[in-house]
Amino acid sequence: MSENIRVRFAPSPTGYLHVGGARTALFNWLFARRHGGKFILRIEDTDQARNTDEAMKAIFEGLKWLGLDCDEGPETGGDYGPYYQSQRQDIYDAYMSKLEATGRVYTEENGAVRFKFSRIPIVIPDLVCGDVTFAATEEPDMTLRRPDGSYIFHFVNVVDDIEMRISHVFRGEDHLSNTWKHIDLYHAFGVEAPRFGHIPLLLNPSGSKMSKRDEGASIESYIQAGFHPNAVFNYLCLLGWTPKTEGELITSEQASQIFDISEIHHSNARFDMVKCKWLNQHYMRALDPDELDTFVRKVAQLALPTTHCDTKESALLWQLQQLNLTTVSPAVSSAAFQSVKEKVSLATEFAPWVHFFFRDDFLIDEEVRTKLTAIPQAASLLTALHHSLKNATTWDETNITTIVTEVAAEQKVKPGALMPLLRFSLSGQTRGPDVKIMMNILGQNSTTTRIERLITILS
RNA sequence: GACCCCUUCGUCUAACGGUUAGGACACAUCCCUUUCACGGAUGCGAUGCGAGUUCGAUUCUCGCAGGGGUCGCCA
Repeated sequence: MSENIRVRFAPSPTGYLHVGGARTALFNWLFARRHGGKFILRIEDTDQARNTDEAMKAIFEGLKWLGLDCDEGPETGGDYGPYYQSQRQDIYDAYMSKLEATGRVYTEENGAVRFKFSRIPIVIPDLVCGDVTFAATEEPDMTLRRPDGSYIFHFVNVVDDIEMRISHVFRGEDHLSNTWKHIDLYHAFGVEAPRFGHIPLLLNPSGSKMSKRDEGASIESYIQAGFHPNAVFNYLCLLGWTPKTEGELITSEQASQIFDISEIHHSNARFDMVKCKWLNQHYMRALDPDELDTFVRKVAQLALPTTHCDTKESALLWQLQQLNLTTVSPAVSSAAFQSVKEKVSLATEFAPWVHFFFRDDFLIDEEVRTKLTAIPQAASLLTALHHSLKNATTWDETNITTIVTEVAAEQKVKPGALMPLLRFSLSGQTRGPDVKIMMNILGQNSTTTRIERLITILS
């Protein structure tokens, strides 16, 4: 039985990989993995005018990024290809002939071919919504083929699902109202329809269907914003499904063990970028220093978008690229990222937190100058620190702490009074990593040089 | 307009017909703390409305309202 389970994701390459589409793909993938079935990718590119190579690439890369591997598809091949609808014209022609033989179609004056609806009530047994009944239709007959010989979505979709032996069709609820047309077609072909399951829609924060303009609409935007795929995968699982796990965290392995289509919700869900980012922060923090370094470097290598350079995301990515990580040793960068990883939620947000680790000519914040002038003994304290640190024989976090504590005692101030001064010297900023960690990463030389620099500026 | 789906805190959601209606994100306050965070604690906050069934309704039924979707020679 489970041998025969075959589901498919059938996007059209007319835009980007939409987050709603990705979620549909995700649920199909989970169903296939859960039941040992096949997950098939089919490109619905019958509308020549609207297809783009860019969109095609976004689909392949987006699915791979999310870890939704296809068992059959344009890139993987398979026994039921070709997997581009644009290459299946002969199959459609053959099916059209079958339909002509049944007398269920007729040709209009301009050459378009229409399908005669049976005009009887049709029940959709839906795995998510239950039985949905549509009364005998009064709509005009449906067009199947354009005068130029190309075919319409409803026709090719049904033909391909038959030909590719698709057992279950899980798609957005926006298709529910059209499904009776598909069932009518299956019956006309004398074929049993697959099992359907209509998944609730993904809504934008204002409550309407996610569209291209909405934040987070395309999967590419997550990649460029520095999201970790596991976080996006996890978040998508949570919209429309509640895995019966301890918390809300779930891996693709776990999800594909326990996914149950009958647990899919019936109501639409609004997309919450804040929660998605929270999950991302969680997943980034779970990475060890090497994994984090690898991840951030990978993000830094992404191409800047050529079309939307003015977005907040691309500005952050640009900043990350200005770090010139290729000139930085992984030992330094991994320690730097590690030191602030609980302060950011996206990989692209690291730059302002770590840039001073990689270059000496950072700017001093205005806020820092203001605070420094409010500390009368700043210069003398820094001079004392400089003296002791310069003479340090071992340079590690423990010893650094000891030295700072000693200087504080000598100067009759709390160690806490010295920390901001050191932070200002080393980073030019009022916020940042733990001071002793900063000093340790920078090393003795750079640390003392930077303190000297601030003393000079003060005098 | 016709048809279809849906309706629990701001958002995502949990709750055999019996719970002080639970959790997560967000928000607020406090603790921790050299900063920012992280972490911990507390707080704020919901069953759309109206009938009915029932000893008892978030849960079942109907009506209404609201939201979403579909009615293409787009997919």
